[in-house]
Amino acid sequence: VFTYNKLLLQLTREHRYDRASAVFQEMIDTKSCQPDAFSFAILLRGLCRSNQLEKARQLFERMKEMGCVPDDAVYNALIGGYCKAKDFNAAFKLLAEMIENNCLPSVVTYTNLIDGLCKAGQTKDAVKLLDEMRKKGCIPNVYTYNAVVEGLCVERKIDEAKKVLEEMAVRGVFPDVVTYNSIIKGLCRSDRVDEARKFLAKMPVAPDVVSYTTVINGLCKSGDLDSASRILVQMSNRGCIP
RNA sequence: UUUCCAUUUGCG
Repeated sequence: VFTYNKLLLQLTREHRYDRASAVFQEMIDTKSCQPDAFSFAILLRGLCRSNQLEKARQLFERMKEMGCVPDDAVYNALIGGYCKAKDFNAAFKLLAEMIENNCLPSVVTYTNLIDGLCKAGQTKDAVKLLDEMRKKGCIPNVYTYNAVVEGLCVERKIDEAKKVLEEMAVRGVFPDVVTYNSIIKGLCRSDRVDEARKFLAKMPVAPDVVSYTTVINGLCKSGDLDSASRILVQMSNRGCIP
C-alpha cells in the first residue's frame, strides 16, 4: 500500500489523473492490496483540484460502499473541492456528515470553508462561521484570519478588516506579512493609496516583494509616478528584487 | 517505511 500510495501521489502531482485512476483500479482488481483511506484522499484531492468534482463524488460513494472509513483528509479534500465550485450546500452537508462520523473538523476544514465563502463574496457568512468554529473549540490561526481579512478587503470593507486585526491582537494571533498585504491591497483599491503608503512604512513586520509591488501598482494607477519610483528604490535598497 | 492539506501582488 505504501508503494502504491507513493506512486499515486507522484502521479497526481504531475496531474496525470487518468493514469492515477488506472493504478487505483489496479489496486482494487488485484485484491492483494486494497486502497486505504489515504489512497482515496490522494486521488480525491487530485480530482477536486482539477475540477472533476463529479468523479470525486462517485469515488467517495464507492469508498463508503467498500467499507473504507473516510478520514479528515478525505473530507477536507472534498470540502475544498465544493468550496471552489461554490457549492456550499454540499460543502456544509459534508461538514455535518464528518461530525456525525466522529471526525473532528480541523482548523484547515474551517479555513477552507471560510476562504470559500469569502471568495464567493459572502463575507458575512464567513464571519459567522468564524464565530461558530470558536464556539466549537476550534482555534482559528493566522491562515483563517487572513482569509477573512482578504475577503473583507476585496469588498473594500477596510475598516471591518482592521477590526479583525484588532481581534487577532486580542486573541494573541500575530498578523503576518500576508495579513498586512491584504490590507494594503484593499487600501489601494479603495483609492486610499496614501494610507497604503503610510501603512507600508509602519507595518510591524518586514514588507516583502508583494507589499512593495502592491503599493507601487497603486501609485502608478493613481498617476503618482514619482512616489512609485521612490518606493522602488527603497525596495531595492532593502534587497528586494522586483 | 506512503501521509493530504488552507491565506496575499502582478488584466499571470
